[in-house]
Amino acid sequence: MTGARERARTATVAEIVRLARAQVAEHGPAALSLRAIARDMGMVSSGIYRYFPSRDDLLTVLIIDSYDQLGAACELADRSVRRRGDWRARWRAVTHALRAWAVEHPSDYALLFGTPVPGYAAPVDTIGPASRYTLVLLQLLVDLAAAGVEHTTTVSRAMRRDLARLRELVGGAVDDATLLSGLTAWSAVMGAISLELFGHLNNVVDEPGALFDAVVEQHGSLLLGYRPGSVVTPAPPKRQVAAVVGTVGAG
Amino acid sequence: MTGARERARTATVAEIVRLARAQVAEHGPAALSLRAIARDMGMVSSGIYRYFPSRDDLLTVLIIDSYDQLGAACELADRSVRRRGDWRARWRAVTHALRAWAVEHPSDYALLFGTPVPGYAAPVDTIGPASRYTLVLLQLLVDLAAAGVEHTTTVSRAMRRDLARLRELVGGAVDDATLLSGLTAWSAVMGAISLELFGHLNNVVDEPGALFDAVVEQHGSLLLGYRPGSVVTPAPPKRQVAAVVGTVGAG
DNA sequence: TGTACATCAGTGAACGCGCGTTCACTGATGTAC
DNA sequence: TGTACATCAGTGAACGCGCGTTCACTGATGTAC
Repeated sequence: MTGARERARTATVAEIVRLARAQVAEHGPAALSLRAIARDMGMVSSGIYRYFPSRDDLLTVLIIDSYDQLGAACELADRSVRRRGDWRARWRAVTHALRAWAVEHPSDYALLFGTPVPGYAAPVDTIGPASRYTLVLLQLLVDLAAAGVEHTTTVSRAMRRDLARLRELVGGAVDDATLLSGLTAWSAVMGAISLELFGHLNNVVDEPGALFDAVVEQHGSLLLGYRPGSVVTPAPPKRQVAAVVGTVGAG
Repeated sequence: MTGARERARTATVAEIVRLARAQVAEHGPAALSLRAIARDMGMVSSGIYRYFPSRDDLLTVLIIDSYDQLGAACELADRSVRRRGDWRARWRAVTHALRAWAVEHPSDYALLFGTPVPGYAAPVDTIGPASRYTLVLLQLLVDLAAAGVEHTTTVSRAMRRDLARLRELVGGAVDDATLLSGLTAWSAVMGAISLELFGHLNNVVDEPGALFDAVVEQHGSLLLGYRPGSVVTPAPPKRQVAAVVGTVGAG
């Protein structure tokens, strides 16, 4: 049973986190200041230490919190696709949820995926929440593999061990080529978001959403692979990105 | 003619930049401190102001300098491929130079491609150097298009205007699909590097170089497109990443 | 229901440290005649 | 070649500000009997 004191405490902690988040948004994670938060709360600076033992602990809470938000958004997006076998729809839903969260919370995205805060070492507690959104993507790969979608991506020897570890993580039934396609798709998606949010599309691409769509569609097509026996045509199906490969080394 | 005074000045400026770079490497760009640099140089803090009018100016110099280093590395890598028509070799050379520079100068990479420094607005002087490495990639696209390599990537209406501006930038002779393939390849490459350097492959991928190779090969194949009339086969050529697309929406 | 005690939120002062930037200055190095 | 003057690198003190963290404290809220 929660007494009044306990409820007050929870509310204060939430308020501290809220203000901390606002501060990170305005001045960046490196400038997160306990004193400033105390000031905003009309509290004396040492008062914060009743709730957080140090600045880094607050930072950790922010990081875990953000990863959880992101993870929840991705899980929800995947779950909300009714036709579970519509891989393209699921891939689109998850990646767009990822970008939407990033665009809505740019500073939180920067906290998670930007330059690591100098002098701060993420504790183990962050690993679980950090992997949440990636598990959604991994599960998609597992489901793809289970449905018999094949990938012909060549897997280098150097990657085998890493891919084997990943396979073990998700429980087994997914081949190397599928996993590797997933990793490269992940890189592309994160790259597109980071370029956008960190300002590298300024004066280059006015419609970052459209570029993101292109990346998603392209890798969606790569992820869909082919079903054995199906005909592969070089002509793109309408309204789909078609990536076609064949002749090599036009030297 | 350069007098002794002028030479001394140049040397001092260089030393300041060197120490600033080391400091950014150790404590991150946000923590760049003129006082600390002065201390390192055995100079009183106000002395720095004989050389740089403010902290932000020093930051700007660091950024421009880094972009120039990166640009030079990419240009050199491209130029050093003798067979100019070997697109795959050029693509590999440039992207690997990009990653190599990033891995060798992780903090400089973070300065350019990580979280923007809060409160710092990059002045126009940075635009030129910033575009240097991208021009290498754009030129590759132009050369590809000139050689008749075609891309079938579907281009959404929303991207047309951006792509037209890009085309104008490089002088005209490159189609939308080729440009878009280039942009998505760029996203993927930057994504792979950022994920690696910002710690998101820790405990996931032990061989980030191998993952990077996979990304490069995959997008290399996409960029190579096909020559009209050539046969597109679903079977991967040996030692190449093959990305095959066709059937869609396996619902 | 009332009292005695324990818990805990928040205070206020302090420690020791950092920062960017300004300003009047000294003294050495260069330049013009 | 020598002197007078201008330039400029570097000094030292100061302004006004920030930070994380510790510590002994007050006073209100809860708990046990």
